[in-house]
Amino acid sequence: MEERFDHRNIEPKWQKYWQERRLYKTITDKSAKKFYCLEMFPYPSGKIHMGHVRNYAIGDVIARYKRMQGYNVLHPMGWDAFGMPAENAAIKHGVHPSKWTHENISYMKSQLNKLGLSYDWDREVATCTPEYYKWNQWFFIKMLQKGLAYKKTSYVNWCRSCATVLANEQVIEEKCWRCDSTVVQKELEQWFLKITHYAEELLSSSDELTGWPEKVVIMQKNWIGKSQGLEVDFRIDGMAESIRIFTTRPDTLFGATFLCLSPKHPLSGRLVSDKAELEKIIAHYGKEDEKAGLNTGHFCINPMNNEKIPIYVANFVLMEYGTGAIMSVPAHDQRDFDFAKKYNLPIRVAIIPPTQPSPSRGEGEGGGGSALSQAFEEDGILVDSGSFTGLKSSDAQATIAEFVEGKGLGKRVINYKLRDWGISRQRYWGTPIPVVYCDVCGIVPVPEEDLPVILPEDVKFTGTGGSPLLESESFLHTTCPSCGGKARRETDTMDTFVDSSWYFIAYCLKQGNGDWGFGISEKNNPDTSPESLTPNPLNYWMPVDQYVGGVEHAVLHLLYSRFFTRVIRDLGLISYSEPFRNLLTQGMVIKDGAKMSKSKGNVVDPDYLIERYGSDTSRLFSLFAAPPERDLEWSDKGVEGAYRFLNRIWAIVYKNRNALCVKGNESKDSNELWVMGNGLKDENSSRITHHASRLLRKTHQTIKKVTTDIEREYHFNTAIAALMELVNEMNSFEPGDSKDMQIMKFAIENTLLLLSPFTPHITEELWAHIGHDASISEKSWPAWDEELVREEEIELVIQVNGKLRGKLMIPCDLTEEEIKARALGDRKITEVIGAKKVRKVIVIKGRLVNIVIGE
RNA sequence: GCCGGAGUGGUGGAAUUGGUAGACACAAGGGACUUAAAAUCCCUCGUUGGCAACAGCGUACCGGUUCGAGUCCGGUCUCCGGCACCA
Repeated sequence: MEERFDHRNIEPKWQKYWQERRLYKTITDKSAKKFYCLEMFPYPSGKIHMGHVRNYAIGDVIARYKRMQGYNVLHPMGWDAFGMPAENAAIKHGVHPSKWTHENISYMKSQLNKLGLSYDWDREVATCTPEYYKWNQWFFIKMLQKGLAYKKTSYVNWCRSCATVLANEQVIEEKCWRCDSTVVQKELEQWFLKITHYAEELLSSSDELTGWPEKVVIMQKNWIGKSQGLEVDFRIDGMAESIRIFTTRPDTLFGATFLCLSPKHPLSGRLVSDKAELEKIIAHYGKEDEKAGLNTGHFCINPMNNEKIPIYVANFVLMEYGTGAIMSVPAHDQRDFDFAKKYNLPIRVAIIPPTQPSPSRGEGEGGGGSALSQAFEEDGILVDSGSFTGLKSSDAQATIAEFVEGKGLGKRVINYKLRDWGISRQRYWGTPIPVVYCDVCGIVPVPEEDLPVILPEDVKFTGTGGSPLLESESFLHTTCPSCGGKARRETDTMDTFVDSSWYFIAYCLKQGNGDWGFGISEKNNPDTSPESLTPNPLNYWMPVDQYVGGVEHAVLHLLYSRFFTRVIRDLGLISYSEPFRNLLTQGMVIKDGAKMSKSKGNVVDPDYLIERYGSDTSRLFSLFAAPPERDLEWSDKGVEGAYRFLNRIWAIVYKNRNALCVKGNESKDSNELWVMGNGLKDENSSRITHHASRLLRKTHQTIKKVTTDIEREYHFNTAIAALMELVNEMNSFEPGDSKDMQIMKFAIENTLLLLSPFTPHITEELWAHIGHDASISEKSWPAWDEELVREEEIELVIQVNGKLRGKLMIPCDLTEEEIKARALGDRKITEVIGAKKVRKVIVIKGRLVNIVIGE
């Protein structure tokens, strides 16, 4: 055995050992209890960063821990391999996106292996391979058949710099989520996936996501944005048509003093004669600058009071939400209030606070709103509202809605903020959308048996805009699957979020080289043979038991995945609805108070770290320095501390190597050690020394602490702290006789077992040095003995009037009366009490005594 | 503005059900070993007063409940994250 710990030798050695023995290969075995541990797969950008190290270290500890507990663990890894950086690299450096991507994958895979992550690489998927994206296309066709995929012309978010469309979720403060350039509106024909079909289900079942952080669930709920309201028709004065508006405040209907149309509302074009003015409003559509409006000169009739009110076009009214038209109640909506002030429109109060006395008739008549400095948006009592005057807001909402419905003037509706998912991208490096355009037959889906539609490799990357697929003659021209005539392929590709919406399912199906074992193809019913020895892998492995990743995907990827899982369920392929049972969102890795980034120059290179300190140290530090869900402040000094800790363990084993590695000197099981430990209770017994019994107890306490800390939402930092305490205890223990050494060995073995999920290499090495043949990762997780966890003596804290006044060592089996007597008998305490009267004594067994005294 | 979350030593962080605030680590200071340094080991380490035993103060701030509050309740401030004209 080497005297010094040398990670450079040890880590590659054990990585090779695991690989050669295929220790982490997983098979679908119905008799075993399963655990699916998944970390978000990376985009192969070139190199991994510290965020990956942290993410994958967390996942790996969980996977290794569950494996030791006897679970059949699925722990796969793959590549989110389509995307724009590959294409940008092609434009900039002339490398084909495919080559660039595969080279990055190969390098990053070697990095992940250097971290000692226990993946089953036989299940590796890369989304840019035809074997993978074939199924993107298959899902698309299925959705097309079910009416869940459709094409429509609409205004879309367009990024000039990326020359492509962005989904709403990819626009952050009017900027592109990737390149940060300003997003403009452009009218285009686009493919959409009908996620709104599942809006209600995604919302209502989000309450069942009890294993998710609450904030993620709330973010999704807000994103779906359900609201109940009323649609009401306002007849246009002098025309046959009416305008349908949507409101969540029917109680304020009598306060409407004008009506606003979205500039994109079909009627806007007809009611406005000055098209140039309308264009000006459209230019400010949806922008967060000042409100801009345009008087159409037309009027409509408020059906509640038959009042004539003007119709405006307003830039802030969204066509995508509700009906694209609103009634404006400036007295009770701040936006309408601002608009009314700007354009000098009347303000009429229809609701007053319950505490305010009713205005006299005279005041009410005039509208009473001119005195307002801002809108009163809360609920209250209705005034000037015809027969509804005097009602409370909450009652009036229902009553007025019934009235409107009864008169046939409108209906109650539920609206969602969630929009359908636009998936068309005018880009090359993505999944081709499998449809063709035929002059005779129109839009024709590519037949399932012709999938995949292969992305052609012979294209040029000029970067001058437009999809390279438009230039590929061989790809573009095809025949119509329906009539056999000439046809043209769709040249748009899919949003890469489609790829990641079901990759967790792909892992379950893939079992090795090219073999997908794809039970979900065509007519294959998933549960035809429930007793079969090879169960449907989807129903066995799914859902994911633990998903680990960054919170930045709270509404994007995580919502799309929930949507896709439901689509796949409704295709009859699986029987559950939620893909991820438990979700852990890990915090960012920050340095000098900021997220690591090249521009800030505060990045830590994982390659350097692994070379210098090794992967065990890197993993240990990133797990020790903060609990997983919190941001992790990087500290070079802290890494050295973790390294020192591993060296200390090494030194302990080295120091005791001769005594420890003697074969046949296997450590006693806990029963036998319990007997030894018990012997100590008898004061005359010298079976084991006081020191040894303390170490034995500490070992059992540590097994318990580490286990419960991991179970308690993966509090690795405190679990590691407990192991450090145990190592400190071992350090101060000098084994004398063979009994001492047995206990020392027991402590060391358990330390290594408990530490092995965190730092798998050094624990394998030391495990071998103390005389074991098999891999430590195949051992069972240790168990503790509750008898041996318990202390014989405890430190009793004595408080007087809640203030700490003394401490006393007492046997832990004293009765309450005895404890009380000892506390009151303590010399220091009697001094403090003095002549004062003891009013009350509170005894908390095993913890403290509080003596309440008074005059 | 709305919805979340968080404020604890010089620093990262502990304190699991209301019961010893500061585990564990980093940094700092002192010491041992060494010709010297590195490494390692030992000691000190919230703050104020005191040689000391000890005492006072202390978990963003103010108040409340309680024998007892970092933890529960009410209010205030600050920071972070998400959403943001969704009618």
